[in-house]
Amino acid sequence: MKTAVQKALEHALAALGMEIPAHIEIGSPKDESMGDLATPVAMSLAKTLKRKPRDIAEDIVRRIPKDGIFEKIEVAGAGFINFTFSSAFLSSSLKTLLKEKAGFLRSDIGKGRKVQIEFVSANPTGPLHLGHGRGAAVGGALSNLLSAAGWSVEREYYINDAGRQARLLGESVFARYKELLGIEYPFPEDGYRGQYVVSIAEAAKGEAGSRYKDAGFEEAGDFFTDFAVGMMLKVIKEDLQAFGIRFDTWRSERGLYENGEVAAALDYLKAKGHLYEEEGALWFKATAFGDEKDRVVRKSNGEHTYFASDIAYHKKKIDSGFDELIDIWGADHHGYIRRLEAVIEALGYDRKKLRVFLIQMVSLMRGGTAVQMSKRAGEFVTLREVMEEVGADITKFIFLTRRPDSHLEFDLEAAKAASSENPVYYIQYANARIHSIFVHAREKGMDLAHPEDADFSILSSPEETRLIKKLLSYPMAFEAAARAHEPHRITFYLQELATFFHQFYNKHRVVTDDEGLTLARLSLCEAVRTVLKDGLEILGVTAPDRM
RNA sequence: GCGCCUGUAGCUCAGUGGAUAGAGCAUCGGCCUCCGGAGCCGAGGGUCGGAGGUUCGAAUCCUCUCAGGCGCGCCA
Repeated sequence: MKTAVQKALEHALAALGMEIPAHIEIGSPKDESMGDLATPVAMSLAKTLKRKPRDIAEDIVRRIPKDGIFEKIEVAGAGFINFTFSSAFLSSSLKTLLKEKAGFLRSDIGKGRKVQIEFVSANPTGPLHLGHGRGAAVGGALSNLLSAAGWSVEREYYINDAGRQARLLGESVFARYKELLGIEYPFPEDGYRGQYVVSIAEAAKGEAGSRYKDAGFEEAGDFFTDFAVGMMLKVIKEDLQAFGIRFDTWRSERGLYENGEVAAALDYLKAKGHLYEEEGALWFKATAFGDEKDRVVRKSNGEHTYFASDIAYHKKKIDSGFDELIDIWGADHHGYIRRLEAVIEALGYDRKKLRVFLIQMVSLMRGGTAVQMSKRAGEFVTLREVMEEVGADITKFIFLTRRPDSHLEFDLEAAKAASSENPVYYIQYANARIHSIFVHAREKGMDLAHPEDADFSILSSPEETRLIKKLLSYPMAFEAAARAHEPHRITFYLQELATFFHQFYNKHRVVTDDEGLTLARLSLCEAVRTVLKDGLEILGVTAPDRM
């Protein structure tokens, strides 16, 4: 649709001898009675041409070729040009949609560019909580969206299995293990206190028996840390699978140390003169690249900071040939962006290669009151619990109907209680309804072998025309969402499409004695189903035939 | 104190610098002889936090300001 208008405008502008702007604004008019698509291009040209916008618009309209695509082209308001498509154009476009499916719906704007999207990456020191779920839903949908739009996408989970936090989990488990054996052992001060730590300890006891009964943590640390991290990782993977999110690669932080990549990256920076030693620690000159202060990469006790492995990690990503890197982080990490950009520049790369998307906090409510969570006491509501209580589809959809950078209030009661009027059901219901229409049609002996052969010109009611136009605008919505890297736009499109479908359904019977009309309407339903499924698939939400 | 995010209908939230700012929920009133009523139709509800500015045009961009959240460690 948009392409047709774009071409017409370019043709007219060229005929007028005007320069064609790099970007021609094309959008929906204020009111659908005004037309299907509109452009304010005459208004933006008015200034440079020093002419009245309406006059320019009239000139443009006069030069648009009359080839049957448009039923009406009008100049309106201060100088808008409104286009209304002809029914012949709508019919033939709908046929193309039905015949080509994804080929019509999606466009290759990514052009095979390699992008890596790193998301969730929660420390394997506890189960995933709801905030991780938001990151998972957004990261998963963004991956699907870019992949559908022609990017070559790799989904990566970075495992922080090195460093103090992993050891701390190991020691927490060790303490619980001793407790199970009836031995006094001081629980680490900042240790992990959740019930899951006890479960891991029980499993560790099952494996090691009383082998570490008399051992200290120096001796038993490796076993307990490895065991605990391994088990946590398994739980995290199961949770993500249940949530319907998959990853292509799982990158271990510890692996970066073992392969010498951290040392190599630091040596590289040192050779470039971006590191210096002070008070026994090794510092990165972040201030030379726009950060507020210099950052420690190796502490005076010889341990590396998390930042050190992150340097190696991002160097590795860029070196493996990605055109674009996307990191999806919790908003509480925003202070970290500057130093990472600084180091990317220090390594000699373009800092624009990295885009960090921040996912804002999720506050969990139950019936209007905040659910208290204390990480310290190990009390927090996990993603698994929420999934079991309200379901994976609803949970994902709630995350995907908001911009990721807005704070989110997740009310468990509202998510459940409103379930029958939940937007995700509204969309899924449209799909299920279409399924049962087809079941009914088949019982009546009608089947739809070639939907693209139907005669759509007989579908001329306002409800049908609106529905067809909405279907044909999917590529526009899809492309805009992909360009902006904003999967949540798809959810709003799908809600509107479902609305138009329900309106159509309530007004018109699909299966009737009129065979031609039945075939045309069945074909229209088939097109709606195709688009609904495509959109839901991108969101990672299921499209059941029955609910 | 400095930095990032947010502020739009009673509530939860949409809104590529464009025409009279939208949706769902909630409230009120209608619609099932017939393909799924998890649906449809209608009504009410707004100083887009506030003040300036930029321009043909601002919820959107800039400055200031108020409010909430988060972050400013040789933590991750």
